[in-house]
Amino acid sequence: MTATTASTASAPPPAGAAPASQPASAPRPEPGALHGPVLQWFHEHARDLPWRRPEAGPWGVMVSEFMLQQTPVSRVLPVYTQWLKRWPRPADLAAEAPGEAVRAWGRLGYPRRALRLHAAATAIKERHNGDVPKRHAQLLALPGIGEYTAAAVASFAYGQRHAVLDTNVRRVYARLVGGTEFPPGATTAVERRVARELLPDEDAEAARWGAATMELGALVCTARKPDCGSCPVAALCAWRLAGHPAHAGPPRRTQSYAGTDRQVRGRLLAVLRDADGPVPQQRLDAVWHEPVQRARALDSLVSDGLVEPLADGLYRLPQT
DNA sequence: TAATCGTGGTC
DNA sequence: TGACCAAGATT
Repeated sequence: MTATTASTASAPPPAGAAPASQPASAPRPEPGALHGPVLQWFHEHARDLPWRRPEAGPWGVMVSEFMLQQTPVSRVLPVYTQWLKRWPRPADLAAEAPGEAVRAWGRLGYPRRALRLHAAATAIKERHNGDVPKRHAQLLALPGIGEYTAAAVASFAYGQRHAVLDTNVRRVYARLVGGTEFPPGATTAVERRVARELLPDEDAEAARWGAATMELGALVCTARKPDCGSCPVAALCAWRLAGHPAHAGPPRRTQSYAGTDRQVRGRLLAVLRDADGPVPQQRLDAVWHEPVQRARALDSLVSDGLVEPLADGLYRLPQT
């Protein structure tokens, strides 16, 4: 509520300029002191994203959550729009071959998500009368839905009270409450407890809180260049109060890509996506020079159900 | 638990 | 320029 855009908030120092160490126990902000400023900030700065509009419905929310798993909003937007136009209900997607989902997925990456979304739509049609289920446990039982996505759909689509703990929220809490720049590699029990404790009591407000903290992490409390001057809770932030200490502990491992099986898989699948029908092995062989790795990548795609082998050395996207 | 799974933008 | 990062799930 109060405008906390204090000009005293300074940009974090470059990594390496570690300040003096401080006691590990900075006073934890009271939940009530955080809710107002963050929710007000969200009210003023939330992006107008299609899956946040009422007309998106639970299916729209669910599709967006699948696509946004590890993929930036800017790249999801056009695919999301086409997807919902083509398959406005789960049953519409379930009625098509899984390969069509893989094709429409385009270059969003991690194409197994497309397969799982198709499988989830099929399960929704068969087990839930074609409606995206409301209960967290039912959502969690669907293919491709884990702890985060189940909470996100239950919260954003149905207004329920669930702790939504994605990479944005984890980073916000690590800084705001934990006083450290980044959260641990894997989600911990302590993080879940903090998330539960900070969750507002009322359903609707809790749902807005989840979206607001995610948005804060996406727009202000970013990984590379946090804009503390624009943060509604900078005055309460343990990390800022400690002088923006640099990341301690082991370096976060970065994933390689060039030369890996993933790159080969990506190239193979791109050929099949862009082809109308079955493709001869020869065309797949052209995407990678090394035959052993090439064969391994193709085998793994078949094993994943992303590619269907036919007779005579032909391959295609899965029809069944 | 840690490794695996795509792709493209940013600094 | 290449390392880092992006609304995770699965095994």
